[in-house]
Amino acid sequence: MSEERSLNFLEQIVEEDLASGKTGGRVLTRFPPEPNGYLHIGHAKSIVLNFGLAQQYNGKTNLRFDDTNPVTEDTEYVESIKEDIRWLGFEWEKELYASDYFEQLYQYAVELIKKGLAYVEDATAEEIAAMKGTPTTPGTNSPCRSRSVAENLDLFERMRKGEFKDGEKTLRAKIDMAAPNMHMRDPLMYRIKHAHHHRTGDKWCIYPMYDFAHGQSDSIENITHSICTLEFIPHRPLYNWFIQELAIFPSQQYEFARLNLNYTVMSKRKLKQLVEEGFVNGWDDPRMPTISGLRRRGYTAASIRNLCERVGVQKRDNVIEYSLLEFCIREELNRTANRAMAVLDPVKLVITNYPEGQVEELEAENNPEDPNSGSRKLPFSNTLYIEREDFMENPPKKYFRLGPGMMVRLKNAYIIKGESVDKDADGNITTIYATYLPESKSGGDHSGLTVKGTIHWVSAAHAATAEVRMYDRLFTVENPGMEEGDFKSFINKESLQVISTAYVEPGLLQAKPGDRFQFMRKGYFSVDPDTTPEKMVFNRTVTLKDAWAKETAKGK
RNA sequence: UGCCCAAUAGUAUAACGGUAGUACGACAGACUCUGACUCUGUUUGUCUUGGUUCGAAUCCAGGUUGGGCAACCA
Repeated sequence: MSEERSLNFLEQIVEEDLASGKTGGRVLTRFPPEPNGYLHIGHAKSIVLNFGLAQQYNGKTNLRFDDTNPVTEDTEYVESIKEDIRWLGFEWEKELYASDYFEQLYQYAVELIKKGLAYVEDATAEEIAAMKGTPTTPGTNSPCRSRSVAENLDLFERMRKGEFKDGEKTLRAKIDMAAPNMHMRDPLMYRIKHAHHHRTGDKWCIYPMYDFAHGQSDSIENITHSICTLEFIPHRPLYNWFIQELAIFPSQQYEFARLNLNYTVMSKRKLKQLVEEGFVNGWDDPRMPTISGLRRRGYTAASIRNLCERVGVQKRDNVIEYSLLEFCIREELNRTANRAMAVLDPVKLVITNYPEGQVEELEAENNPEDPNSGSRKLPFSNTLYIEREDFMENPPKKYFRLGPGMMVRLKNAYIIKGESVDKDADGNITTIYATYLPESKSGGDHSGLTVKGTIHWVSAAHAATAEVRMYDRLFTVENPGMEEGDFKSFINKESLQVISTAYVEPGLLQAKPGDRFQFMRKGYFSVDPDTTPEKMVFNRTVTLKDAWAKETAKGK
């Protein structure tokens, strides 16, 4: 291991803190999702960062659900989030909930009221907004700002007891209505919501706002480094203000730029729309940028971690190219996925000089990149399926496949020569006839011939059938979230193409959901959980790079 | 119009006052029983104007550009 890698800015901060003894030699981070949706690849970056940073410096990471808004949150999400984190390969120190601290937070609020730093507000949301001013004009003080401590204490207690309706009262911090930072203009600490909470049930009808819950939760847990995304930078002074006025453990907030990926959307709101309006088949649809979607698509946890490490950490906004994600999974699967032959768009090929009824078992390497992967036997006969695009009657220059009089190698088998074709009434080829060279058998070729092309095939009588789902990017534009108009109008209508009957080599029948293969010359595929004993279903994770496709595209 | 954050090849990231490097992508070639993989090569960059300094991507000041902030969301 040559450790010349330079430190990112968070690693530098941690190392400085460790060196100065600021955190007592301790590193404790936290990953704080709100359980109101499924995790996506943007969260993966945060997870890799928080857990990775702690691991690197002998620290720990808490999983804390930021469940301060009962109306949006649900246990379903809690479970999926835990599953996704574990799948990514991380284990948390403690599983905690902001709702665990509701009583403590309430006491903190009482403390601030007693210090004259918080007051109960009577105004409506609209009135509060109006008093808030604008970024360029100062706000105005609320009449409630001068309420006595005793009255505030009484009112706040009655808020808790449920004497008021939703929206009737709020608790605000008394800071500065003229502050240049809008977050410091007497921000809300508590609001009334007579709603059922997924963990505390109906015990509470007042709930703390993010700003009043997050920093204190960090502090209660003695979090040393509270790492969040850039949009929380303006919240930091408030984060620090509460901690300082409460005189509690000084957790420190640091911010990094979230991960963005092109050709997709990352906001929970938009992802939710895609699911709820039926543009995709659920949160784990293989086209979704969710962890569960990528998993189902066939991405490995290692490839996602790898992406997160490759993109680095900085404070500038960024958009990662999808091709980098694809590179990460191809790189891994090239090393680890066994090869298989699958014909996705089949056309029949008959070898006229191969004995009818004869079957040979041919040896095939499982993975040329992995010497330990072994080999398997493939049945070969005179009637095969090959890929329709691998035969052309009038091939262009540099077409290294089959055509009349053209020779090509059948992978792991023989060299064949195209002879003639049958066509249907519409002129479509129904059968290709070819002859083979018996002396060109793979492994013992003494034909003396070399051919430019090698194609894959399956024996018609032995092939298994499978459904293959071909996925492409979900959107047609690089940044659907930023385009004018509804982002859903940029959905790629061809992002899913189902091949109901593909022919695959018979051994694939043993594959189990989650197994991954390289279908030679076609891409990497994984077995979908929809697979049943009657019907196999494969998802295309990613294509192979295809220089020929590029070549033909240039000609057009 | 206030406050805050940022600015290095197409993208992402490094260089921490001393040779602008790496990866992905693109392009060209070699190899190939996968037009894959691998290998080789090419291409493209410090937002701008000043200042400090022997020396600035780096420090300072102004400008420009992009992003964020005015939810009883997180």
